[in-house]
Amino acid sequence: MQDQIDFFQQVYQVARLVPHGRVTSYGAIGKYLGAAKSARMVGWAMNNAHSQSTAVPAHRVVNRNGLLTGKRAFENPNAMQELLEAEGVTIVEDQIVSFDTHFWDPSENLAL
DNA sequence: ATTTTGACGACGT
DNA sequence: GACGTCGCCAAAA
Repeated sequence: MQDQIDFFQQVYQVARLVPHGRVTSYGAIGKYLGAAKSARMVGWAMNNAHSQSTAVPAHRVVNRNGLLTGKRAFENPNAMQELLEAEGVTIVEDQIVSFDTHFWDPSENLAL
């Protein structure tokens, strides 16, 4: 079933690499994996993240807008914002404040 | 098997 | 800059 690492698995891996207090976007992850146009798959992977053995910090992954679009996928939609705020990220109306400041690009930090 | 939807993003109008 | 459409790929109906 998984002789090779699935695309989804790669997404989970990158998500876990997101530093504490930082956030990234689906497109950034997808682009890092060479699937910039498949940002949706990154999101779908996150939705499937619950199936993973290891927990995935999906709350650190938001859309390009810095909006917590995926909060509904959590057991408690409010949990996503709580987690981010707990890490030092300010959120107003489901949107990250100073998103650019908290943004973490895998391509820059992990280097391609 | 076909259609619709979806945690997105880029481009066109 | 707001709004509309297309692209991308996978899963559910």
